[in-house]
Amino acid sequence: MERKLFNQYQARANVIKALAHPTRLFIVDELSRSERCVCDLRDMVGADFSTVSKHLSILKNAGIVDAEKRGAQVIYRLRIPCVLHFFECVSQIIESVAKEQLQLVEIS
Amino acid sequence: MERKLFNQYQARANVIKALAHPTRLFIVDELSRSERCVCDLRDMVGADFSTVSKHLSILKNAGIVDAEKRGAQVIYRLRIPCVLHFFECVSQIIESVAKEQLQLVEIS
DNA sequence: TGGTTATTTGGCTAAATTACCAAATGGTTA
DNA sequence: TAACCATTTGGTAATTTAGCCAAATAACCA
Repeated sequence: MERKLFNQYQARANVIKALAHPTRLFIVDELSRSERCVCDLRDMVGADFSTVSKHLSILKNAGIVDAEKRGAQVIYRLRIPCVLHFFECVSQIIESVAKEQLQLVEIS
Repeated sequence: MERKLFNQYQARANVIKALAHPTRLFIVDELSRSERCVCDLRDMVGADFSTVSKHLSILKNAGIVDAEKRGAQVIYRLRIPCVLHFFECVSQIIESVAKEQLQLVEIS
């Protein structure tokens, strides 16, 4: 792999890595419904404030979400909605694996 | 987050995690062009055989690629092509971040 | 059978990730 | 200004991941 080419894959991997965590996927899913303050997300996720805040900053650094300060609160929103297509494909993969394993069980 | 819900996000995260590495993204991209033996991929990636093999098994376990033994070689192929839509969205995010940073520079 | 090639697996270490707590920051309100 | 929210940041321990080497496996050929 050439260096330049590698950097492109590295950049992509960084974005994808930001999505590669169940809590962050939940947050993205939730933000696709409506914008939210950290406190709301913290309640929904049920983890420490600092933990949720760090997850959000990972998503923000990757360019997936945006933050806006409103009074004492910070409101997060999805920046680019195409991320959701992602999930369709991922679900497709998960289902197809499940189907295949079912067939293997039937055969045996 | 409820437990059941969480598991769904966990399952998704596992698939996405499998894609969250530059070498594995390269491999997926390459396999989208044509199926390949491990040896070809090893040459292209330029890493140890064992390293490439492990990356491939991660992709296989996630249900992203399939392997077929042909003689002494093992041929890998993309299992579900929708993964490629992924990249479009990821590129879109990367570009939009770059654009935004450019604007910030112009303003300052 | 013995040798060679292709691939996987196990073991190891270094680096990255995660989650919590505690402390710092910033805005609001009494 | 002091007390109080909401949020971020720094530090730390536990866990996971990545990549290499060496060894094991599997298929092929002489």
